[in-house]
Amino acid sequence: MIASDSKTAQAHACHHGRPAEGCQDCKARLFSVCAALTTEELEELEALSRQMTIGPRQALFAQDDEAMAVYNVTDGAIRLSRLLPDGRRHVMGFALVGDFLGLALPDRFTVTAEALVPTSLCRFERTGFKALVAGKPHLLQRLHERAGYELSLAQDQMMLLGRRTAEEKVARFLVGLRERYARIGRDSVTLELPMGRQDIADHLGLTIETVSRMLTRFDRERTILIVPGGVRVRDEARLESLAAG
Amino acid sequence: MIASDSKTAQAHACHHGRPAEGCQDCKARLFSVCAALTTEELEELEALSRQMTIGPRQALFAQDDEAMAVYNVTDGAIRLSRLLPDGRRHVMGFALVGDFLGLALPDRFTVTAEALVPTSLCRFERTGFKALVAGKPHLLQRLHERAGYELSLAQDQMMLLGRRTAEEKVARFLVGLRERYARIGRDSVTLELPMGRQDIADHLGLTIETVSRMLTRFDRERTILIVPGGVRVRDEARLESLAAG
DNA sequence: CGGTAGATTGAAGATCCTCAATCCGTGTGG
DNA sequence: CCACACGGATTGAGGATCTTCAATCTACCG
Repeated sequence: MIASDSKTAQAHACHHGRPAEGCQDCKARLFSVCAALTTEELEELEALSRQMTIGPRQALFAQDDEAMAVYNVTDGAIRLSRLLPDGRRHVMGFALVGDFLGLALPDRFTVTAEALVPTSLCRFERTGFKALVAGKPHLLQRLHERAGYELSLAQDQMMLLGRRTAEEKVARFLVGLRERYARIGRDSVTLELPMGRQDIADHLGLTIETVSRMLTRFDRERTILIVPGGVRVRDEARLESLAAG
Repeated sequence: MIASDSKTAQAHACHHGRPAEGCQDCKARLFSVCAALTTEELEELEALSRQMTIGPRQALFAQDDEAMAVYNVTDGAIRLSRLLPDGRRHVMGFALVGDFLGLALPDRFTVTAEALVPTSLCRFERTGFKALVAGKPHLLQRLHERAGYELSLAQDQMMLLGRRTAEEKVARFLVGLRERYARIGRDSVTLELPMGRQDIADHLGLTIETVSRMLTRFDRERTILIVPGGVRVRDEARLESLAAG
């Protein structure tokens, strides 16, 4: 399923040196953990960072890889997935602008991260980042808070996977994406879906056919409109009631 | 489903003052975040702690409650659950000796915590604990690491919920419990099940009937033996192969 | 001994999955 | 420019798994 060119991306796509515009103008500035930093601290962080870009289907890192760096997504979309020994896959989530990868500063990554579209990231070499954090308790505090939020999101997802019907799952997925897009200032009416149906299925614990059927059902009932590359929300209230709580 | 006496437990069960034996002899000492502390730090922490005990079906705190304290389980078992607006429940997990509740130091709890059996805890008033942590970066670091581990466990659980069959779910639940019991030095052959079948079902995204059927199947196939209050593992290898990866 | 809560068992049914065919959009080559 | 191939998405039919509903069993406790 994973394309042959999806080896872990090396720094070849990386512009060594500061990004042209720096953190101040970063698209992710306001949504990421960076938002908690003072201008001064931001400069320290910036000194550590390297901009990089990877193409669709390229892997940023793989499950069980030694974590050499942590990342902040500044543009694009990343799929976070896990593989079961027997080949079954589960998509843990999708990282968008402002999302931090390797938040928990683990020794090894617990998921595989692959770009769905051309994606820009801010890369922090792990040891340097850890050193910086060690000297800035309130940055660590911020990371920890964020981890707590992630944990709560993970709980939402468990609830979704364990106790919801296919219809609710797909509706909730769309509502959730709509909310995220709204927060990062993207069009939240015509939702771009950078991931494929199989990715959505693997995220929701469904099959591709069921996802497809639910989407066509929503489309037929005029709740959404399926458009190339995404969906347009036609009846937000109805979609939210389908998502049920 | 929740008993009427399951209001949030107040400090009435709490022995105000230091525990008789102190942290040094604490049953959870070696398994909890406390393991990372020096004797000196442990004393500081101890000064902040209050021992308390709650009975079965008593709630320690409820979802969306303001988090006034964090807890370390020193004995017993706690059920962590979430309720959907329509009444569906999901059990996020079970806390045993050494497990920390409120790890992420959230403002409000994201789950409801209820004792399954008489349970002892070490209670830390939240503001005091936060202040202590703020002055001890490596304790915060330790908490953060632990949060990362929790996140990884949550991912395991998502995989379980989304991509596994009923048989695998129940088998994996037993294997996981066995491993946890082994780590905290409890009998890992005859597994005590302090939670009811409904709790297990709500944890695995199944119905009580399916859980019951799987257990009886394992029993008939001589993989386990159902005993009052728990199960005895008869064929560990087989159970692990049923849990599949 | 009867009452209750939890657990088990059975039968019937719904949801979702599997398998297979078809469709659609895009890119390629004749 | 059209034919074709390809990958992804959709649709349909049939089937498996798990749920639902209901009855029964068991253990515990007054």
